[in-house]
Amino acid sequence: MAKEKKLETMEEVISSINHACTLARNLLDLPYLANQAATLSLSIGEIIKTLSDTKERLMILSQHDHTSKPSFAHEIVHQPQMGATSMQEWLSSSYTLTMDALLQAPRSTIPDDVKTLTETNMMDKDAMEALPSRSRKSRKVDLEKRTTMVPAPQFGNTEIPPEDGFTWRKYGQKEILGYKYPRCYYRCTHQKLYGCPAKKQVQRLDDNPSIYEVAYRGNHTCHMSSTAPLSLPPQQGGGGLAPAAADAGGGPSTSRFGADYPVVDMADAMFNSGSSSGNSMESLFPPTD
DNA sequence: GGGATTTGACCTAT
DNA sequence: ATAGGTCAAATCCC
Repeated sequence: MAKEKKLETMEEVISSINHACTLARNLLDLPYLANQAATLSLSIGEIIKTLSDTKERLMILSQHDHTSKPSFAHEIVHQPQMGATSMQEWLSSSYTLTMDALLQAPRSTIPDDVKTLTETNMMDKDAMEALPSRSRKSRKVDLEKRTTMVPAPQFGNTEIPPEDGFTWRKYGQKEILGYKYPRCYYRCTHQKLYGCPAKKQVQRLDDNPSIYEVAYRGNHTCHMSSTAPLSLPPQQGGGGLAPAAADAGGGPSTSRFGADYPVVDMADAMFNSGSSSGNSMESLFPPTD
């Protein structure tokens, strides 16, 4: 009896995962991701909720069956420093931070422990406009600076910040006074190709190495990652979008999708994949054709 | 061979 | 003078 009930519940779990996958796939059908912020937020919020509910069901299942082999939900519960709530919060925060980076917009929802560390610096526009042109371009006051706190990946290589949807090329690293860890400087990979002015600085916090302070400067004018198939028409106006998987922190890393922990890998792929060889969403949902 | 990373030197703001 | 940001040659890696 209990076994039949469990099978029934597992079917619901699988159904929920399928539902989340369908929702995620639907995101790819949006013609202009950058112009669909509200739709994206709703859809991904539902994806996260669905996966969270699924995870809770699995945890309940695992709690009711201590003698069975550990499920992946069981593994999640036993991730160091990663309880059920914090997992959900981490997924939410990762999504929020990533989408904010994608959409170049101020953040709205950040977990409290991270939010307290968060700040947004905007350069004084009058001062910017008054600046004379300099021979050496893109100095620190040229572009507005948007600072976000990004939690380090909980899976895979935790030495690099999670991907933010763009591809970056490191062009410098410097020891900064008062910081234990060096600051890394990145520019958009497509600066040469498209003249994309986007840059970012990544600073690991001394007191909390699991948090990265990521400062963005400039908007992306590139359209797509060269590593991703071109499927969108050229963006009208500035502030383009490159929704390809990115190597956010420097060195390449490999996707590691497996059958063992599908939800974890999905979350990992959506938020942390450092694969530089394509769209992480496509890794999750290969074209059906 | 080409692209990415490393790292010391250089430039500019304060 | 100093610190932060960028350049560019050297090196690494695929």
